[in-house]
Amino acid sequence: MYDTITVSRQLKAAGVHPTAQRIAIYHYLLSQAKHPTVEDIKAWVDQNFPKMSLATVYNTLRTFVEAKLVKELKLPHSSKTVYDTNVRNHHHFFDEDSGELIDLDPAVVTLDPALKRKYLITHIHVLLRGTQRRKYDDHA
Amino acid sequence: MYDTITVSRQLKAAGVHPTAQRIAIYHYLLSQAKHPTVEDIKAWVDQNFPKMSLATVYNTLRTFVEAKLVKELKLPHSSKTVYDTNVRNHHHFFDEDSGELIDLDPAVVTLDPALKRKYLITHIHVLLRGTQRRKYDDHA
DNA sequence: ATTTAAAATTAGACTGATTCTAAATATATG
DNA sequence: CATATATTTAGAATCAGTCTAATTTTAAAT
Repeated sequence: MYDTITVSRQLKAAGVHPTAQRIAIYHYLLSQAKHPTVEDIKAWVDQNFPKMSLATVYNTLRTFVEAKLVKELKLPHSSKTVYDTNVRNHHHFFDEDSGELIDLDPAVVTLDPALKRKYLITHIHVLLRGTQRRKYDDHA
Repeated sequence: MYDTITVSRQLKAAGVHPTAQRIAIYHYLLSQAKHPTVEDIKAWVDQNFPKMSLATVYNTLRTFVEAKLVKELKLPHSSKTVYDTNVRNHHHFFDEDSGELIDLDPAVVTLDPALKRKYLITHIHVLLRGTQRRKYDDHA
């Protein structure tokens, strides 16, 4: 689904020179990673790329963020920044059991219209935390 | 309004031994500070307390958080943790002009009821960012 | 193809916020 | 008062992330 040529083309389309390092990282982000930290990315890279500096991982992610290929998420559930290939507007749910981060549609949150009269809102950050319900859970 | 005796009593009521350092910091938090960082607190302390270690500021804040006297806020608008004496449930608006953080009533945010069927939500973090409208601003 | 310029990568030093350590001091209890 | 316990302290250590300056790669122009 994501061969090198395709990934390379997507990088070019975003104005990012497709170097071997960038192709590798973007390929990983698109195909395997779900909200990885730099640590996660570096660990994958160390297993799947001849040799890459940690600085390159950081540089590459910054480049991707600037090119709007990924979103950088600094969420209060962790001290580590995570990256998201879902660049559309959305929110997150942090599953306290699994540690997993789940994307939520922005429509699940509604703001009081009175707020818009008082504030000009440019960003809405929402993180919900909790656990996922199993079937037949009581949800009073 | 917040004399030493009162502050001291409040600390005791929360199960926190009222040492001079703790009284000073809690007094500052209650009376002058609005969403201060550790840096802000240390700066005030350096002006208003004979001598206090930075470690004590951190220790004291941890103690207060554990005693639920203050909330610790790690918001994505800054790399610095801020502290809030408003321990009720609430959200925040970050004013990008002034850098000010404004408390919002939790009622300004409504979650889709379908979410509650899928998730058991224990925490709701909301940070809005933008600017404050002046009177007569168009708010289409 | 070769030179030259620009961009990307690199290792390792550095920073800033926070935590840890272990000693010193203060407080509470028997 | 003696002694245990809690608190404070200075400074070292940690951790995520950034910066620096040198090297390597890539692109552009002869």
